[in-house]
Parts: sequence; structure tokens; C-alpha cells
Amino acid sequence: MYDDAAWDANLDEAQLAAVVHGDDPLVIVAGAGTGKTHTLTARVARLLDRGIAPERILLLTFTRRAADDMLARAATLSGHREWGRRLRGGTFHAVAHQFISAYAEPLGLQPGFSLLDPADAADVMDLLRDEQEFGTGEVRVPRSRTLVDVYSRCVNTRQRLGEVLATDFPWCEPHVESIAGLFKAYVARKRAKGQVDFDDLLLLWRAALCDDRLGPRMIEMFDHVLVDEYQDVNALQVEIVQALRPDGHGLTVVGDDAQAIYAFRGANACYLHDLASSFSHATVVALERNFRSLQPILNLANIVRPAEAGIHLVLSGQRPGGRRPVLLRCHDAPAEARAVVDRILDAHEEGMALREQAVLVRAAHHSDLIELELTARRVPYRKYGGLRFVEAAHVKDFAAALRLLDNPADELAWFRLLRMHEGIGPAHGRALVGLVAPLSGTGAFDWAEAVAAAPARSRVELGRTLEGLESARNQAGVVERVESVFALLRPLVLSRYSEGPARVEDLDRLSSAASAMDDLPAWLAEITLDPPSSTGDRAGPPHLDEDFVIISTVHSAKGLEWASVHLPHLVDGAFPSDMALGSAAGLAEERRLFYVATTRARDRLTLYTPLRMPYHRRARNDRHCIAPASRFLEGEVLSTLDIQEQTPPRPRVEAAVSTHGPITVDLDHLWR
DNA sequence: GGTAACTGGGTTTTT
DNA sequence: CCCAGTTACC
Repeated sequence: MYDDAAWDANLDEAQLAAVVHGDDPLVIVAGAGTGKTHTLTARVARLLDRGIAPERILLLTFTRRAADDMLARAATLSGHREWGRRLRGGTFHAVAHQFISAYAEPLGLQPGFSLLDPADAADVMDLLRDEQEFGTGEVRVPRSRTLVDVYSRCVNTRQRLGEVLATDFPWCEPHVESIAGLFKAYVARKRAKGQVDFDDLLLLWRAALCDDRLGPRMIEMFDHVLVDEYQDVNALQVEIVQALRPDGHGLTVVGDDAQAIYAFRGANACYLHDLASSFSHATVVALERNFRSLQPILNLANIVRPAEAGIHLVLSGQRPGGRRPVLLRCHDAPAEARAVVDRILDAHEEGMALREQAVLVRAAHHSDLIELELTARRVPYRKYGGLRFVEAAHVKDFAAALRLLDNPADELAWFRLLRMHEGIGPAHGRALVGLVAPLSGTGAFDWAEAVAAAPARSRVELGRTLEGLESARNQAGVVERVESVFALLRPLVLSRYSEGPARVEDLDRLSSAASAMDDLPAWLAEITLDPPSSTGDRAGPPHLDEDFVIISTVHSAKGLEWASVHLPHLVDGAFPSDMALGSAAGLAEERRLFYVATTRARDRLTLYTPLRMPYHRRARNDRHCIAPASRFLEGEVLSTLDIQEQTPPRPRVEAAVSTHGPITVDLDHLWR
């Protein structure tokens, strides 16, 4: 059934040119709010219309939500909704995982390999650091998190350790030798234990694509490869795209260099610039008409938009009218929090749903006071970015136990599980891992020996865990396996954590979700790569009629839009971040972040700057200083803003003159 | 002596 | 939540 050319509805000339473009390489440069998603989905729909099979189209994005969204919309536009599932797509990492799982054997991986998230990777680093007695000296030693960052940056930018340390981690340079040794051991250890980290996903995918036998088969699978947010790709991802489309045939990329905000993980907008010049037959289409925001918001955005960017775009508005964005100068941070909530509730009174309003922050903790204020005034909210559900300790415990079913050699998972027992800490844990984590994949080890090696008070509990794990492993069905692991973990979680019952409830929900899957390892990888990102939801999945304010980091807000956007904490040191103030490149990235933030707003944009900030985050004695204004709020920018002073805080209740005697409260009747 | 449990202070951004 | 420093067990 053909919905005649539904894909060309509501497209302007530039968008249409991109949609109907043939198979030569295509670069779409799309300013914020210019209908980038609409164009990309219409292009996919058009490809389907041309008769290209859905499974021969691959769409690569940076968030799974973006991928799912676009694939579903493209299929609907093409008039074949059921093709949505056949279209291939997802994040680079998720797609890599699919291929690696399919080709595990030729890649030298065991079928049940574990996927390590960055926190797991840091744990492995810690383990190795202890073993190598790295950092026993007095010199400042990089923490394991930093080491993972360094390692990841080397892999993703394909730079040598020396270079990365010199440019980005100069304080680690004295340790270059030990770090090199540590990284070597890290790679070997992961291999030996059947573990794969996020970077390995990309490395292995690239390796497979470049392999003489595998490569051609994988490349031949697709006629078209489309990449979203191309300004955020790193060197390794570029190599993957190049391997997939060596001559650029069937390649479409979309990006905006002014929205490049992932330099910290090795991304570089130059790859977007280079692409246009590297293929002589490439076409560049620029989308400059902004359909999202009212003109006064665009006036601000066009000034904020970095001018030194390689691609010059000026957003032209399609929505006249509306008011200038407001800059509210607040007394201090608590007053700012009150003002944000006041304005959210005012708009709500006027009929704007809470979920049409978002508070965007530079760092997750910048919304602390606002969250407090929302809670106190019983306004429901949901927070994206910052700490994730899956990063909560008990969820990691659960995932580790599940991982052990398929990969009994995963020492990291063992270590987590063992340390949940009373009496087993880091030292005993490490000793026991050697006994229970077999080098071979059989999973066999000497129980009695392991239990005997444990401290006396942990033996009963440990015996029960080992037994439970064994019986879980013997279960065939996913439901039974998950149930067994849940049963095994329940007492451990209850005794280990302060809010045991709440955590058990979390795991219960997780178990039901896992039980519905037929492929447990794939599900585990999925939640690791794309964690349920909301942390405000202690009460389970939202009902459709539920309404809540969105709080999000600017990074997590990319690609999204709201009727009203609130931007608090515009103070030097917060936004822009103090971590970035030192370098021009850092500051430029902050500016792009500010651009991304302002362009999320459709109708209303409110900026907040507290005039006083605590010396430290948790300052005592009310010690405040005059906050340095954000360097974003200077010069031309100010002329686009409606600058308001916060109405002074409500006066405290003052005692009226009393003509009566002292007031007494008589409670006697309560005791009778 | 060596571990485990407890306490207090600190935290950029994410696949 | 994570880490370092401290106290309290075996």
C-alpha cells in the first residue's frame, strides 16, 4: 500500500534537495531546529520508496532514542510501518555490539563475552594497579577513572599515549612508563577474561571491516549508510564509516559544527569539514531555515553561534512575534531555584504542561537546589543525565551475577558478587576470585576450597550463593535463570545496603524486564550501552497522563526541544565550566554548549544568573562572594535580552505590636 | 598485623 | 556515588 510520496510533505527546497539526492556522498549541514531529523527520515523513506530493502539501510546515531525515533518515523512515512524493525540502526556502539556478537568466533571472542562499562573498566584498572604496585610513590598518581579516560582517548583519537598525555593530561606525564605497562596489562587481561569494553566495540568492528574475509561481507550488506550528528564522531568512528563506504557511495552524513560538544571523548568537527572536501563528487546541502524557535530566540542564537566555525550558517526564522528571552538576575542560588520554580508554575497556570518545560544545566549537580525546591513544592520532575539507574551499585551487582552465568571467567563480576558477603572485603575478595574464576570456560572450580578460604562468618552465606549460582546456570529458560539470580541476590542486597527493600524492588522490576527477553546477554549489553537514563523515577514506568518537569544536562538535551527552556547557573565557573576556562578550545566548546542550550527553546527562553555564590559548594557560615557574571552574557548578547531584576524575596513575617500578654499554648486536653 | 566497617568531603559533560 | 582517612574487629 503506497501512501503516495508522503515523504515530500512539508519539505522546503533545501530539505527536498537532500531527500531526493542520489547515491553520491551527501553532506547535510543543518543548523539547530532546521528540520534535520525530518529530512533524514524523509530521505530514508524515499530510499525505501526507490525499492531499496529496509535491511540494506544502516542509520548510525549517538543515542538509541534518536535511532529508534527516526527508523520508526521513516517506516511510517514510507507507508510500510512494519519495515521499521527491518531497518538497521542504532548507536555506533550498539551496532558494533550486534556485529561483534554475530562474528564473535572469527574475532577470537567466546560467545558469552562480558561487556564492561567505564566504571567496570576502572575497576579492572584498579585491580591491575594493585597487582603492579603502581603508584606507591609520593608523586600524584592518576586515579583509575582518569586512567580509563586516558586509555579511551588514545583509542578513540588513535593517538599515541605520549601525545595524549602531553596535550590533555600533562600532570600524568611522569608516569608514562607505568601507564603504558598498565594499559598493556589491561588489554591482555580483558582478552584473557572474555571482557570487552566500550572502546573495544569500535576497535573490533573496525578490525572486522578491515579483515580480508569478513570485511567485504559486512560492507556488502548495506546499500546506504546514514550518520547523524557527524560533528561528534571521533577518529575511530570515522575509520569505521570510511571502511563501510570506501568511495562515499551511498553515504549520507548530517551535522552542525556549531553543535560539536563531545571533544572530551575525542570527537572533532574537522571530520565533518574534511568529508566535504575528501570526496570530489560530494554534495553539500545547507539547512538554514529554523522552524523551531520564535524570532527573538533566534536573534540570541545567531549571536551565540560561534563565528569561527568552518561552515558559515545564519539561521533565518519562520516564526515572527514572541518576546525577547529573559535574563533574570537573582539574589543568590537558592533565590534562583525559587525563581525557576515560580516561573514554571506560572506558565503551568497559564496552561503550559510541565513536560513542555525543561531546565537545562551544564553539570548534573547544578540542579540540586532546584530539585529540592521542586520536591518541597510537590512539583513532579524527571532528571536526565548525571548518574544513571544502571550505575547504581545494586543494579551493577545484578548485572554482574547475570554475566557470570555466561562468562564464569569474568573476575570483575566475581569480585562484585563476593564482596556483597559480610566479612568479605577487597582483600578476601581478591584472594577468592583466584579460586572461583577458572581460566577455562567450563566454570568448574573447587567449591570446598573456596568456601574454606573465606572468613568464617561469611561461609554459610557464600555457600548458598555458590549453590544458587550453579543452579541458575543449570536453568535453561531465561525466566528461570533471572528468577534464580534474583532469589540469590535478594538476601545479599537486603543485608548489604541501607535502603535494601527499595533496591530489591528495583531488581524485581529489572527481573521482569529481563524475563521478557529471549536473549539475556543481548539484553545485558543493551542496558549497559543505553542505560535507562532517568533517575527521578523511583516509581517505575511513567503513565501517559503523568506530567513532570524535565531536568537535563545540556549534553543529554541535544536534539530535543521544549516550548519553554530555563537555563540557570549562568555564572563563570558553572556555565561556562571552570574546567574549561583555562583554554581557548575549552571555552569554544562551552560556547557551543550554550548555543545548543538556547536553541532547544521553541517559544520561551529564560536565563538565570545568581549574583552571589557560595565560596564553596557547601559553604558554611553563609559565606558568599559576588558571582562573576557569565562571559556569555556580554556585549551584543545583552541587547537581545530582556534583563529583569528578581523581585526581592518575600519579607519575613514580622511581629505586630501586641497589646495582649504573653501567648500561651495549652496542651492539657491532649493528656486527658 | 591486617581487614572490614564506618565517617566525612567531593563530583563536567557520555557511548 | 566514590574516595581517603579513621576506628574497631579477627
